[in-house]
Amino acid sequence: MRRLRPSFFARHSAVVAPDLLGKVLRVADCAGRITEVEAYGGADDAASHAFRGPTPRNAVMFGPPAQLYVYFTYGMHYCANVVTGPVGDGQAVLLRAVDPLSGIDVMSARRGGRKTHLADGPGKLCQAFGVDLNWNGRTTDGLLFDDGFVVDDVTVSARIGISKEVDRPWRWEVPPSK
DNA sequence: CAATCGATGATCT
DNA sequence: GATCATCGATTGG
Repeated sequence: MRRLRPSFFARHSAVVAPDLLGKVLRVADCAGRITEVEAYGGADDAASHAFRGPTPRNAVMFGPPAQLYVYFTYGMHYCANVVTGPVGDGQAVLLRAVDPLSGIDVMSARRGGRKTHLADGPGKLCQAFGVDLNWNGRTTDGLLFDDGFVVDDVTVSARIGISKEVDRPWRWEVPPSK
């Protein structure tokens, strides 16, 4: 149950992302083991929100690492990222999926009573953990931990749902528990 | 199982 | 006015 320190996030997003697999996201009573992440770069990554420079929405990406970058998309979903790399770069890691560990009843209630597929997608993850725009810019200190889960069978592939840089292999996942 | 498609609104051009 | 770092229902194999 070791808290991830800010220095963990000071590295490049493509290094931090795979290192987050198996780590634990804990928000109040809810916790889950991270199973899928994607890395996003700054000015060198056309698929990143940071590609065209700072705007009101993506401002947090250009701030210090280890902060949450939460945005609203498709008119109905939130997505949660952790800012990484040097200040001003705009790098972040998108938290795409976790395996629920505790607080499952709360997650289920937030997810409309579903008992499966509670957090196996970036929008579902935010809904299950109650993450919305109020979380944008908050620190991740006290939210991310190393609980000693062994990471095995990591799969690397292209990022999902984007139309640029579609071949960049910046998505990492481990099998869900099932 | 995979492919398709509508919902729904902020954001940026 | 177009574009989304998505989800869930539906359709078809």
